[in-house]
Amino acid sequence: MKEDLLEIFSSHFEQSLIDEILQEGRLMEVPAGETIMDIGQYIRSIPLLLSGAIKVLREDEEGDELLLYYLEQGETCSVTMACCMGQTKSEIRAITETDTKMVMVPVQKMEEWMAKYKGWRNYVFESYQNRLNELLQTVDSIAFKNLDQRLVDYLKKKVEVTNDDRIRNTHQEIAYDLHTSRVVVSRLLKKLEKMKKLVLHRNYIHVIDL
Amino acid sequence: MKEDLLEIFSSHFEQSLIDEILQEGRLMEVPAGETIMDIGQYIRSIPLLLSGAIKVLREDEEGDELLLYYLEQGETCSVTMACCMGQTKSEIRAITETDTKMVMVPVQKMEEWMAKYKGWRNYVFESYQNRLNELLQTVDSIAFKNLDQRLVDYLKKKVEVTNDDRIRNTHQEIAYDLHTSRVVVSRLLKKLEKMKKLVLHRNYIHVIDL
DNA sequence: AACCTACGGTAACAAAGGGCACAGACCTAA
DNA sequence: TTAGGTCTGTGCCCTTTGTTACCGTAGGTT
Repeated sequence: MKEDLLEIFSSHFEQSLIDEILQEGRLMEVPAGETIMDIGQYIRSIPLLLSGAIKVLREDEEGDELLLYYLEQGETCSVTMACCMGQTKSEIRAITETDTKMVMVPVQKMEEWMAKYKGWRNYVFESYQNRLNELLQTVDSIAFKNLDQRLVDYLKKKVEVTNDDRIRNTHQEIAYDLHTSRVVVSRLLKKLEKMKKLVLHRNYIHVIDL
Repeated sequence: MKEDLLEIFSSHFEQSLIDEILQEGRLMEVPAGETIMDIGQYIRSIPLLLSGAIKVLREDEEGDELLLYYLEQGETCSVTMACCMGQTKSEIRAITETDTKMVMVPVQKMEEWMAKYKGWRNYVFESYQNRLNELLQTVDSIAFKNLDQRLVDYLKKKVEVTNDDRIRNTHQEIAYDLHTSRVVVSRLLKKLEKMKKLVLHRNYIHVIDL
């Protein structure tokens, strides 16, 4: 944990801040596919991602889902922070996309550090900024693009995040993330296969060149 | 300006902070319909909204628009802040929806106050939080709702923001905000009129009960 | 009055995407 | 090996939304 923290954050955080994180933070290692945060849940600590990737998604009353964005190394979830600070319930669900290592920091500490450390303040701001921009991208994507493009973007991002050109998902799972139906995903994937951009297999997709 | 500031912010801001705002801020009064911030523009100061409403929208490369949310009294634009802090170009366009009074605060001051005033820090955080939540609402709306519902929501919000049950917009303007076509808006509005939820006129819509 | 333009109504058609149904392939466990 | 479940492919049809085209009308201008 110490090495990870140092490697990722030492350029942004004061040494004493890193010491505090080491002291106050709780290391968590979570395998892929676990829900680490759910809608309606109260949150008492926020995660700093040391390795792996977390997928953040939104769900409406009927249970329809939509992938919002991924969190990667060195990032944290601003929506979660917003919930913490506002003492409100989580608005989102977070699921580990890969095996993940993170430090959980209690909310009180994070408020304390806001006043105390410039590095922390900047980090928190940058996070908000990044999240806002990611959300804007998401809005663009669903507002301005058609499903073909969204699917391609999705697959690209997935390859990048998992660092694996074999996407180990069923069509149904992809459909959930994009908020569409399995049939539609199968159809579009077949089209992409015909265009030689990927090869379809049972339970995984081999991405060639998107 | 002083009275407005006191009335809106005195419960959240330290007195000395209000004094600084009075000293450093520049009062702006803008009539409805003006673009006060555009995509690609660099931003050197951020607005604190004293009265009126500002509509914030997104545009893609082809010029397609989409309304993101409104800013109202006491609010500020976090996306703008994000741009300021990150020294990047604006990602959004902001247009006054009604006649508007605001105080423009230079970016350097706002950074300075972050360290100095707890009230300011909290305010900035709450703003980010509110903006994130508004954006999530927007995502919900375009991802999970059909146009009928989105149009109704849009009209409701418009009535609320302008405080006027006569919506003075052409169908084309509404179409831009919702990122659809004029014909479609006319169709749906006619449907709502048949359901006695509103009455259509040339250049304005009289909302009865949505 | 004659004209022009902006706005709104409507029909007809097109395209995107979703839903249903069913078949075949694969996988596992009994 | 057989049975049952899961995953994918595909045809058909429906709904929603977008597009094109055309018309009537209100309002302003000359």
